[in-house]
Amino acid sequence: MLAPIHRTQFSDDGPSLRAVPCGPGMVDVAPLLAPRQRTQLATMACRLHLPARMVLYREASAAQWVFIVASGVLKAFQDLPSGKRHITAFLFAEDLFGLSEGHRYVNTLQTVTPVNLFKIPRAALHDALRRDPELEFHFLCKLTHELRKSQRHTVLVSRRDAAGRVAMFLRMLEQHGPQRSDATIGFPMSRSDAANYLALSLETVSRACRTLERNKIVAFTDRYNVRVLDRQRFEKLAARM
Amino acid sequence: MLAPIHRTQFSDDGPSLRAVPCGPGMVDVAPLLAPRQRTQLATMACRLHLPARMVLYREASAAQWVFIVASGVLKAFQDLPSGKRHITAFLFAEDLFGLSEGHRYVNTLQTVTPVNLFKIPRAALHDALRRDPELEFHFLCKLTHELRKSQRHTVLVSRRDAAGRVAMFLRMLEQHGPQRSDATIGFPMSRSDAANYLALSLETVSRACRTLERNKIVAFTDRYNVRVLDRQRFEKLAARM
DNA sequence: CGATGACTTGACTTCGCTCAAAGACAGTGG
DNA sequence: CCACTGTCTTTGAGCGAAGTCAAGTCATCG
Repeated sequence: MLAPIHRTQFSDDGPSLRAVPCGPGMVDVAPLLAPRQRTQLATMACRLHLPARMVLYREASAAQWVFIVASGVLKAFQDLPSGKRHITAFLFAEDLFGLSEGHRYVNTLQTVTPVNLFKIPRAALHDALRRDPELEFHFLCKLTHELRKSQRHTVLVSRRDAAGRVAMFLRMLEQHGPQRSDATIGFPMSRSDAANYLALSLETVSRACRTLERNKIVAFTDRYNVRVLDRQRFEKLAARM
Repeated sequence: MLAPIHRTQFSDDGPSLRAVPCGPGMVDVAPLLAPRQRTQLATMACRLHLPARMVLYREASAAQWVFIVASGVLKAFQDLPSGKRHITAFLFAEDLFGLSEGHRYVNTLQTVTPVNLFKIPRAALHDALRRDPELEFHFLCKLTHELRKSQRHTVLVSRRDAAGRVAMFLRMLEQHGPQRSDATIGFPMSRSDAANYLALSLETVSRACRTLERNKIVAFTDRYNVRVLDRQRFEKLAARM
């Protein structure tokens, strides 16, 4: 049962990037790359399968590769001097990561679930981009998309109400995670990870989840799966307040 | 006295972009574009001088142009349903803005001080990027840089202590604003604008400024200029906590 | 079956928000 | 030149929500 699902997520056609395309009236995310660009990237890429909880690279280490997610979930984080851990982003299928600053990674990267990745040598990618401006433009679109996501993250963290932050987070998971047939939302990370992303204590995340349940807005079937019960109130709460 | 300063900021050589270059060991920001690329952009660009407090464009309006700041300060913001105003970013010399999603702007843009801008038609820029992958790569670097800045903004807003947020903000102004001969930091925006960027109430921003003064970490010469008195404690407070 | 790690729940503290009022400053017109 | 006015800023008092500390529960795995 797992195998076919696995195959559809880990496409054999090579890496893919997902973002809002840069055309007029485009609103929804879509795969950006043309088949031949995916094939081209595939020739440079090395495939990687990693188990959960594995550190891919650490902050400030030499940045030799750029990665594209085929399937699974990862987290990018920094440990701050105070001991707090700030999670910059969760990464899902068709996301890009490993962009460096001065050829050093800026975050530590760790898998949350088992993942399939494409690993592309930085230098080879640079050459390919220099030769193919259309491909480079797709990367430009992807980066713009990431910038928007980061800005939404800032808005999320700016909210004062914990329940609202969690609702926004659940909606994010709903959009970025794989579609489910049973209309549940996958919540693959720990409460602690969620807390570090939401800039809340894990106790507050836990309380907020219980509050959403008590108000009949969502129901947790188990720790890792949620179902939206009251879509209207859910969207209202998750709307940028 | 103003004229020569004005000239150095509003270079006649055409638009310039400032970011951490994408080379090994590069740490500091620097101008990215080669002279001929600046000249090329200049041929497409239209120069704009605007007074303070002017709205350049509104969220969701048709995105016809991309802009590069020559001098001055602007703010990019969104008004949220709750009535709160979220300032996404302040823009300084050599910054890029106006990147659209589906050919619609995602923020409202307003000048804070008088500004000089380069206005570039979106379509013309797109063509130029398609013809010049090196130029496009500079835009890629700039976008990566903007992504890092946005992520630092998220870290800033995640802090719980108001004084620390304000200290981080002052350090940001010190780095992005023009160098001063007298070692003061320019604070060109209102307390209210700062509050909307920092996700604090303007009262709390005011109190935090007073706290920093009371602790002899900084001194406000007037509302729009600060001097760092105790660099060590300032940096410690501004360090990502 | 016991141990470990993750999550939940409760009591108390802290810090920023809200409401309210007073103070500083620039521009205007007499 | 100065009083007037509106805007921005500072300061104070009280409240509420999230953090912290501390038990207690649950699930998984050896």
